Amino acid sequence: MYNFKEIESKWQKYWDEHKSFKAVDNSDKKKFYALVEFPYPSGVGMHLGHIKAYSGLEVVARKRRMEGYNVLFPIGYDAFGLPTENSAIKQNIHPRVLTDRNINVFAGQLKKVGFSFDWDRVIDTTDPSYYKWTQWIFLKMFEHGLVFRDKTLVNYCPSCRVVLSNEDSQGGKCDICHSEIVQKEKDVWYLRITAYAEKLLEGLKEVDYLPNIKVQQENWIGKSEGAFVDFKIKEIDDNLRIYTTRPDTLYGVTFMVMAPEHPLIDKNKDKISNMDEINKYRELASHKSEFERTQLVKDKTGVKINGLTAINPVNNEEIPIYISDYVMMGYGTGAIMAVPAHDDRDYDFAKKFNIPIIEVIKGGDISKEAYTGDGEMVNSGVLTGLKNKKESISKMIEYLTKEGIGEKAIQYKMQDWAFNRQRYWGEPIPIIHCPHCGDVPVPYEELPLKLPDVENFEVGQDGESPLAKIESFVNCKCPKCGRDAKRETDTMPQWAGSSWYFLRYIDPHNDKEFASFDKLKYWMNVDWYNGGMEHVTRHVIYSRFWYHFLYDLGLVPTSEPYQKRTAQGLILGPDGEKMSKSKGNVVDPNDIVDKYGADTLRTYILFMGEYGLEAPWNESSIKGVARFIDRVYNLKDKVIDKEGYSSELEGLIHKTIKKVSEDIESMKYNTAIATLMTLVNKYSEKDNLTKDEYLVLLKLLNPFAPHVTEELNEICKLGKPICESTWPEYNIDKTKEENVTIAVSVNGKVRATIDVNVNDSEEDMKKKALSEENVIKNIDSKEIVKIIVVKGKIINIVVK
RNA sequence: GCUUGCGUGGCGGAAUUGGUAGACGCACAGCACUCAAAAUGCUGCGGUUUUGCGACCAUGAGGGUUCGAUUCCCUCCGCAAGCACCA
Repeated sequence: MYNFKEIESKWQKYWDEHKSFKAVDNSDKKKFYALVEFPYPSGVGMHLGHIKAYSGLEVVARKRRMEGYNVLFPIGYDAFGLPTENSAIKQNIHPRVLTDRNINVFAGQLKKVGFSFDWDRVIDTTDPSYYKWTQWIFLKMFEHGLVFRDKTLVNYCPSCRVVLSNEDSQGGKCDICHSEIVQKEKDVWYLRITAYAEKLLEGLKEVDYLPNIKVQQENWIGKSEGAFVDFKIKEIDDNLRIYTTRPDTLYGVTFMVMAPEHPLIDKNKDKISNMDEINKYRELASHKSEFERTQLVKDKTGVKINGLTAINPVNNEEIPIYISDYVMMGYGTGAIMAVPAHDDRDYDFAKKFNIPIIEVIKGGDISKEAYTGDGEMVNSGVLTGLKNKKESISKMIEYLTKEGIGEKAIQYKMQDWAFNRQRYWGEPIPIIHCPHCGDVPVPYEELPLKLPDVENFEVGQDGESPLAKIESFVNCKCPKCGRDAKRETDTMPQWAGSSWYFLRYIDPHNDKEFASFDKLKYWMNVDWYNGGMEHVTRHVIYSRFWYHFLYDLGLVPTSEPYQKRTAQGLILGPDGEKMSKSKGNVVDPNDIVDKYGADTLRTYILFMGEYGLEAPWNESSIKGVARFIDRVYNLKDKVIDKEGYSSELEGLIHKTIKKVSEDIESMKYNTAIATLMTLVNKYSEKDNLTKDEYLVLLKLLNPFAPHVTEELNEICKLGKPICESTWPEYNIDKTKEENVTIAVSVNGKVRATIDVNVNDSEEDMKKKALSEENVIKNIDSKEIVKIIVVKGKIINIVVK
């Protein structure tokens, strides 16, 4: 095996010294901005997932440079957050010290793998010169009414003692420690991301994301169109407003349901005769675990509110009102009209509580189950006889609007972003609480509002932020009135710094703005962004939101940040399971680099399988790639002092250039490498190779295995370093073979193959096909109905 | 339950504007080199059957469209990811 250790460190040094991958501002060249998700510098160092995520775009970035682009391929560290803080507490060192230490480990590892990042643009979200601008954008949002405070039920992790956003508690589990989330009433800072729901949805139309990424974001935003309808309540002078997507079924309403926390209940408790029962149910509902709430879907629970009766606005029928936990306070108005005949959940509820079921759409059997399909409207006043759902809905909305009892409405599942965390290691929220002026923003010129240096950064037992204990930090003067005031002591969530980092790469040392508009204009959009599927409904949504906001302020030049977004599949352990410490199936990339070299590791990771799918690690398969690179290395002895391509290799070489070039663009790295293997197999059969034949192989392989290809290029004196050279070109005419072997089939079954020339006439080919012995045998005495000729592919003889 | 994928040899995986299924790699077997092993090189490698040519079967299951289906359509089964009582 060749000496990869020496070769790899030699070329890494060369690239470093020559700043080979420096992105140039204000260049005349076409730009290409390739972005990978910057790592969270955890204590355990990089894992194989990082290498796979970065290798994908690394190959594209290296190819683009050779194609003449000015490439920005940056890296940095997303370093604020709970894991570092928890680990710092455990090891009893300061998170700052730990973060610096971890960043060093990561930088060393990234360089050892030979990624072509621009190391002059490294950013660290925990650096005050960086988070100054995170705070600045936050204040801009505050200024524009996108930041608000509310005391509501929120997702709370009792183990981390911290409030979490919806995005951070998907599946009812804490994103950090995976323990069960509980609902707790808390005072929370929100970012009004819902104000951008429509823009985030619309923006998806103009970008090139993988289809599943788009779909997942659309589902997360969860737009639905329907109507608000106001139901009068008989006993009081008030309306119960509900949201429905099916106003066409209004005549089928037989009861109403409110969420247990609905404010109307407490407001009218003196009118309600069974408050005790209701309070008991509310108490019970609030203690239900996530498991119970999702598993017992069929078994509906609830309590009828005695003393309040709703009036159906379309027919003045009196309708009972219930509370039940299958209605959520956080969506719509927290109350629904129930149409058991045409909604599964309402049906289950009605059956359990013996409530009448009135059919208003024909087509099902409502004695057995709810009918949710289309059909003719019955028992429905003005709608009766209509057959088209859309028409019925719009006619009803028209009616509601005219009568002043309802209106068209749009709702989103996405909720506002709970933005404060009761922890130390995050950006301080730059707000001052003044007893006279309320919440006052820290003046822009006082940014960055630095994290105070503290001894003890553990969370208080009651869940208050560690910063609350630092009196010198907490006590301050109100910037507005100058009187005594107190600082907000919560910090921003982990996702804050990453919501705009791709903009900072463009102008990382600017101390006047987060980035200059001129530079943004040259570099934006990000042409290609690759990362994990797990960030699709978190980071990618959040950062699009921040970017849309900045666009509305005129501070960034385009409406969407990422032109293209792709995702890599997981690398599983050798046992086919997700890698995890507890399973003991974790493969450390360092060990692989030491054993086989970075070139082999990078190439193998991209050879494993389809890039977007998960694939298990296989220690013996990597040997195949090591062997391949070794064979490429040994070919150097066959190179003779001659130029051009030999005639027997020319076609194959042009085809290989075409295939590898196209496969890289569509992330089909595995077949690109397989094609190169085929070329190497052919080269191995030959006694000698021309310089050009060898060079084209080295260039095509270079994005995957940059070190060894540079070395071989130098050893064989083939020209300037490959990273400063150009990408090979192919001639389309030379990729087309003159003579091809095509199949001859009889009734679709292949019976023979014949060699034909592209210039042969159809008649000649038919004649040739019909003279094949095995073809004749299979036609036998049957009648030839027709003969289908597909040029260059197949001849099919149809017999009867 | 809903959404989105996926299902091909012993294994990872190729092949889709429908056109020779199994590229490339791993594992395995045989041969060469070697005192021997490793490394390397060469050959073979879906199943059944045949001395051989070949024949038949085979891309989760069953149907359909077609001269021809891994590819398109319908039904079903299984696996994975995400969402989850969203009215």
